[in-house]
This record gives sequence, C-alpha cells and structure tokens, in this order.
Amino acid sequence: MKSRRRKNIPRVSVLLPYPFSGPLDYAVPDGLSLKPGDIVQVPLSNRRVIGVVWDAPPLNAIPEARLKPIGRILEVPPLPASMRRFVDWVAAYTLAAPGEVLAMSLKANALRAEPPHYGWQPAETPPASARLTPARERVLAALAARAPLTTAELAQAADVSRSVLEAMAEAGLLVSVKLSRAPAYALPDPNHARADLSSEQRDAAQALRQAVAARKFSVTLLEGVPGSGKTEVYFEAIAECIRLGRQALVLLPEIALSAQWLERFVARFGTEPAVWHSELGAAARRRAWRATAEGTARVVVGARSALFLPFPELGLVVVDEEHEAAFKQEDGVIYHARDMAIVRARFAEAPAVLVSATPSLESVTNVQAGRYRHLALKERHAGARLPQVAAIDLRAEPPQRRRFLSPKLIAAVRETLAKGEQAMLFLNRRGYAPLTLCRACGYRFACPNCTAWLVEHRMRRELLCHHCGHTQPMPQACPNCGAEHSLVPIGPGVERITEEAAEHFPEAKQLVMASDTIPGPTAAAEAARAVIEGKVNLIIGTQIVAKGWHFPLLTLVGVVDADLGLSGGDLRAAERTVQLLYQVAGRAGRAQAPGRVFLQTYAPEHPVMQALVAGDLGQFLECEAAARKPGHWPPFGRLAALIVSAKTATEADAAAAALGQAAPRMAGVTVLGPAPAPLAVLRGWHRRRLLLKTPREMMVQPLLRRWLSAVAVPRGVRIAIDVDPISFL
DNA sequence: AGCACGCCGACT
DNA sequence: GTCGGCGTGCTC
Repeated sequence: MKSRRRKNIPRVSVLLPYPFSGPLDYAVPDGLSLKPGDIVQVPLSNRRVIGVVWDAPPLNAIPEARLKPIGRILEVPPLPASMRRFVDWVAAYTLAAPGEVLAMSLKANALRAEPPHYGWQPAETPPASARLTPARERVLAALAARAPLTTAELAQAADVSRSVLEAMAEAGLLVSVKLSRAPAYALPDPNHARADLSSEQRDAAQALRQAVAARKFSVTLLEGVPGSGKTEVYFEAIAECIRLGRQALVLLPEIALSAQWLERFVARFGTEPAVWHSELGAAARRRAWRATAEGTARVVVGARSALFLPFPELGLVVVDEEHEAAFKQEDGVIYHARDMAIVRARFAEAPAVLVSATPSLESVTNVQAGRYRHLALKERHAGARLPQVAAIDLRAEPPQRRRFLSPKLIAAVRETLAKGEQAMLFLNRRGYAPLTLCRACGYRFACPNCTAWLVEHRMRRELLCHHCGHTQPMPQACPNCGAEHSLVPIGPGVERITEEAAEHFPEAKQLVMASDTIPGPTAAAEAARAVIEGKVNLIIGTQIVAKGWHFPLLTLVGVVDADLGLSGGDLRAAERTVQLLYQVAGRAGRAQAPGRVFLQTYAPEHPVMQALVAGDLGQFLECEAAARKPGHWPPFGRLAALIVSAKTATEADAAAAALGQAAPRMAGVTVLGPAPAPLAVLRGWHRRRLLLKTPREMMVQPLLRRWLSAVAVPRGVRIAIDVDPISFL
C-alpha cells in the first residue's frame, strides 16, 4: 500500500552573487535534474537572477510555502568543483560573504547568450524555376569552394552586393544556417618558436615542465636577476601545459601595461592568449569568460581578478612579479592575489610558479622552510652584465638650490647622451611638486576630503589630490593671506625633473612615463616602441618604469630620491623600496653595453642602499627577517587590520574605542590601536585602525569573528577587515 | 546587489 | 494637497 504521507518538495541550495550570509534554498521542479556547479536562473523577490547550485545541503530554514522554484539551467558549463571550493575558501579566509566572492567569478556579464551567427549555403533542392545570372553563378561557385559563409564574406568572395544574396534566398537558391561559433582563441602552438635557452634556463625550464607534467600541486619560486630570461623559462612550462591539453593562467600585476609581454608571447606561441582585466569591454569579457569555461582559451593572462575565471582544466598558475603590492586587492573583497593563486592551484591540483627578480620575504621564507621549491637564474641572458650601482651622498654632493639633480648625476647623464645611449631618471612621484606653500603666511594647500597635501600638476595648471581625485585650479594668490607671487612649490615630482633636465640637456628628447601620461596598453606600446627605436634619449618616470621593460639602448639609471618610501611606519617600507629600486636599476644595461645606476640619497649607510650597491638582496632579506622574527611580524606571525570609517571623527572614535574594548585578550595575541589611520580622513571618511597580531600557527578568522560579533556596529559606521594587510594607510 | 517600503521638502 | 529624496531591510 502506498504511503499517504505527502513527499517533501526537493530542495537545493543556490549561491547568489550577492553579499548574503550564505546560499538560499530553492525548490527543484519536477523533471529537472541538478548537480552542484550548475548555473541556474532563479526568482529573487520580483526579479530573475543567476546563481550557482552549491554543494552545501539545503538549510531547510524556510517553510515550503515560501520556497520558490529554480527557473532553468543556463547553457554554460557548470562552475567546476575546484572553483566552488576556492570561492568558499576565499570567503572564509577574508571574512567576506561567499556570494560576494562568487560575484567576482560571475559578474563577468558572461552568461548572457551570445547572439548566434548566420551563414549562407546552397539550397539542397533549388527550384528549377530560379534563374541563374552570372552574379548568382559566382555566388554558388564561391560556396562550392567553402560553405557556409557569412553575408559579408560571401558578398566579398563572389564580388556581389548583399541584395543579390537576399534575392537568391528569396528565390530558394540559398538557405541560411546557424554557424557554430569559431573558437574565440586560436590554440597557442607550443612548438611555434622554441627559445634559445642558456644552460641554467634549460635546467629551470626542465624542472618547471616536470612540475606541470606531474599534475600535482606544488609551489616553485623562480628567482632570476633582471634580464635573465625568467619569462622564457616559464613559457616552457606553459608550452608543456598546452601539450598536456590543460589550461594555464598567468597573473601580471598591471595587465594594462603589459604590451611587451604580449609581444613576447606571440613570438613564442604564434598567437595571442586570452587577456583578462577590469577595463575589458562587455563583449571581450564575455568572450574570454566563455572560452575559459569551455576550455578553448588555453592560456589566460590577466590581472588578479583572472583568478576567479572558471577554468575546468587548470594545469598551471604563474604569478609574475610576485613581490608586487599591486596583487593586493584593497577594496570590496580584500585579498592578496599571489596568496590566493597558490590556493587556487592547490584546489586545481596544479603547480604554482612565483616569479620575481626581487622575491618577497614571504616567498623566500617559504623556500627556506622547505614549503616552496626554488629555481635561480643568476646570469643575464646573452652575455649582458648586471649594472654597476653607486650611491651619491647628497649631503656631500648636493644639487643647486631648488634643484634636485646632483652634479655627479648630471655629468653621468650628459656622458651617456653623448655616447648616443639612453638615460632614465626615476622619481616615484607624479606631478610637479608634492606640496605648495605660501611664503608670506605659511599656508599649505591640503585636500578638503583627505589628510593629504594637494600635488601641483603644472601642465594641467591644477592642484590635485592623489588619494581622492579632488582637483582645483592653481590660484594666483594665496587663499589665506591674499599675497600674490608668494606660492612656492616644495619638493619635486617628475614634471619638475623634466623642467630641470631640459635646462641641463636641452637637445635630449624626453619621454615622461607616469600613470597619467601612459594611461593604457596602447600608450604603453607606443612609448616602448619610441624608446626601442631610439626616438627618445631621456626617460623620466615614476614606478611604472620599473615594470619589466626591455630597453636595449638604456645604459644609465638615475634615482632622484632613493630615500622616498623609506619613511613612515610601514612594516614593508624598506623591503618595498629595495625591490622597486632594484627593478628600476635592472632596466639599465640589458644588451651589450654595460649599465650604470646612481642612487641619490641622504642615507648611503642605510641597509637598503648598501644592499643595492652590493647587488645583494639576499643579505638584505636576512637582515629584514632577523628584524621581524622576534616581534612575530609577518611572515613569522599573522596580521589582520580592522579599518573603522565614519562620516565624523566622533563616530569613528566611538566605534573604534568599542572595538578596542572588546579586543581579544589571550597569550600571544596583540592588538595595536585604535589609532587614526595615516590617512586619517580619506574621501571624506574618518578612519581609525586596529591591528591584530597572532602567532603564525594561529588562525585569525575565528578570533576576528568572535571579536566582531561582540560589538554592535552603529549605523553609519563601516568596518573593513583586511587579513594579511599590505598597506597600512 | 537591487528593489520596495517609509517618513519629510518644493511643486503640478 | 502630491512627487520624490535616499535611509533601512529583505530576498529562499
């Protein structure tokens, strides 16, 4: 006898790309078979939204009466299991909502179906009545050679107008068929142009190929001096990955500026990889997402967000310039793409390769602890030598008053230009002057929204804030005392160096490379071409000049202010400075002519300068490790920052104080703060910081969860959680 | 994230 | 007398 009990409606949990606390339950309609990963359309309030069937069992927290049914399954490949586990893991690690993390994977807008393409082919049974003109015969001949063809292709091939085709279709001579989409990306050819590798490159490439072939998780640090051909080495790992039919992901810190990287890829593999970054247009984004999900994009190069693409067959993850702070996502879900790349690789059971000339202390420590494998390239490729680095003590050899280039550096640039070689002046500061003050009353121009001075941009005749984008016209008179001709620029930016250089080297053709003069990949490619073709003699640039450029004619690098970046209480200030300056120095002497580097500094005895002059970063990292170990600073301990922001200082102080009261108190755990953030006001928000420090083996997330749940956050106050903070602003 | 519901200023 | 500002709250 049949049971009379009504069967419960079957449910599944569906994760939606919104900041909910977890997946929602939905009813499974009769006849619909669902599995985790299926991308589905579901009703939400009065909307239809897209979500992913999640692995977690349904919570049954909602009565059946309120349960809504799944709409349909989208015709896209399901989100792979490795990706679902990654989403859950990142959410748990960063204390973000899982849906927020999923949004990074789905917001690609990639799920709307592409409009189908149609093509023409001859009708199987053309009506006998249809007339055949010469034009029509050309059309049929063209289709005999290749069919189907699109309207544009066929009109061109047969040399007829579109109207002929329409008339033929009308007459029943042609039929329209749906075209299967051509693969969006050609398969890169692993044997297109095998690189000519040195013996140490060959050994490293062999090790990486083996790691790829093992189809297992591993982490390798590929460390090589600038110009040693690290890219060519990991290209061999990519080639192996393609041969195995798997997909490779390469993360670059600033994809917009990677024109030279793409050229090298095309030269090696004969075709472009799929490119992924936040500035991609909707169509390109959809194409790249789909091709990745379908596995037809075999190599994807992208910025940090490419980590969240749904690779079904990920076989290799490369993080180039792994030491770069640009891998840290600072808003929304706050994560470090280098660290998450390793997790991504682990879930995909694929090797991760971290690449740098100046590896982070984190990675070097992991090598020493035996957690990462280490491959080193110690020689520059093709016989080039590392540049000679010398410090210029500005106390002994100061520039002229209101000037910033010392006589020694000026002489070196002049010499270089006279030989027909290129020189570069590096100053990591955009604009003309970082501070403007009134000589009469001492007034300083500050940003109304941030705790920061306004930077003069003389070419734009504006003062602007580098933190919030506030701009105001450069005034003639002091707004405080009304004095005229009393405003003086204090300190240099690249614009001011340009002016000074023009006085000293009037015949030199200058190129300014800064984020505002090189806004995108096109400008970057243009700039690189101008330099390589020798149309430029003197490059004046900010930190973007440090980024992997290969300028064969460049033999001299002058660092205008090597001390910049060392000040401030930032944990990694020294490490970052040494990395940046080493990378900049590495631009010099990449071809046959030897390179020279001058560091203008007031502290030539500083370990950073000593390490750069000696060309020994290993020694510097040892000192740095010795300094961080006793206090359990990263990587020998863990940090998490709480950033409290509110519209008023009072609210921010109150909320920060409440958090301070509730701070965890236990052995080995330290809470620093609350303290005003170095940028105490940013974009009009008053900010306070608290820093949690724990031993390395302790998990900070449970601690943070407990801490936050103990405090009622008043409305109007925001608390951002930054696990493993990089920036302390 | 959307979108609705809900209380206080300038308008057909 | 209404249209509408965006502040909280909910979405299976």
